[in-house]
Amino acid sequence: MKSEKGDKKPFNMELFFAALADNTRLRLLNLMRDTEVCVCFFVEVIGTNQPKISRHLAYLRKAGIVAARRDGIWAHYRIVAPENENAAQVLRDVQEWLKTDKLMQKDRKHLMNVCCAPQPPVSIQGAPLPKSIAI
Amino acid sequence: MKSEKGDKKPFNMELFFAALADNTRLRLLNLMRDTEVCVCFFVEVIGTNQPKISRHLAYLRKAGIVAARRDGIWAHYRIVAPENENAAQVLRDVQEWLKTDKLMQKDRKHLMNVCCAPQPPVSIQGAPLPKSIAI
DNA sequence: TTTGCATATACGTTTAAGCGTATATCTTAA
DNA sequence: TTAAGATATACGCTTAAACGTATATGCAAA
Repeated sequence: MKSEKGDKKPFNMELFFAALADNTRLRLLNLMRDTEVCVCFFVEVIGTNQPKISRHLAYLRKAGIVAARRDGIWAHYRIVAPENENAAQVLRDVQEWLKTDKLMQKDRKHLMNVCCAPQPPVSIQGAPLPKSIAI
Repeated sequence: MKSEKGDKKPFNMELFFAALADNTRLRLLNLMRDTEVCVCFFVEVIGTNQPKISRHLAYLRKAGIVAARRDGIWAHYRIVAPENENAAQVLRDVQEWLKTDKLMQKDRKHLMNVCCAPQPPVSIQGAPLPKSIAI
């Protein structure tokens, strides 16, 4: 018996909001807003060391906000709707909120430059677009 | 010139969410959901020492989530809508969220017992209902 | 004024977050 | 196998959060 009808699992609000209470994690969520993103691009755009990114992503994962997908060498992260509907609603609001932030907009442009970089003739990058979404 | 037309003051998202990432503060917000509440009742319902309550209320105040009103000896706190509309929306969601939590419901019953206590014959308590809202 | 009560802040300690560096794990290619 | 690259975790350190206790502030009645 894993999940009964009305068991309202005690979703951890503290953990959820703590996950949102960090600028790096908000930047990560902003970059994942409408697509999954490879870890290597996070490192590039945020401009910091790789373990820091990995730790923050792990934090978001534990809070039930993102999910990872392995693709060979690479790992792609995406936002998932928390099982708790109230949390899901807040998360939607946050994503709208992030849209209004100048620095967040800049980050997304930066991601576009790095990820979908030099308008490649045959749409192949040195770095991985998720196959399922690749152009 | 305090607040120009499009000055989009950099609302501190980290501080805002950090304010929500603490169970005691969530309990305080829950108790203030639809009315202002005297500090002395918080102390009673949360069941802890007074400085702890006062500190958490100060935290919420600095995050722009609550406001205080002095009434002689007593201080009453209430929720205020943050100037940032996105934050205000999240805060509304949080209040709905809190309604669904069993422990939060229990806290509110506890508050009713303490605050509006023994169905007084002439609606006078030993402790202060805000005059403007008093029954 | 002095006393007493409600609330806020100061202080020192304990606990946890975040960080950078180093290293382990996992996967593909040789 | 071995080697190399991408990602995750371990470790030690620094910084900040939260706490309890003590104390300061502010108001009101005597």
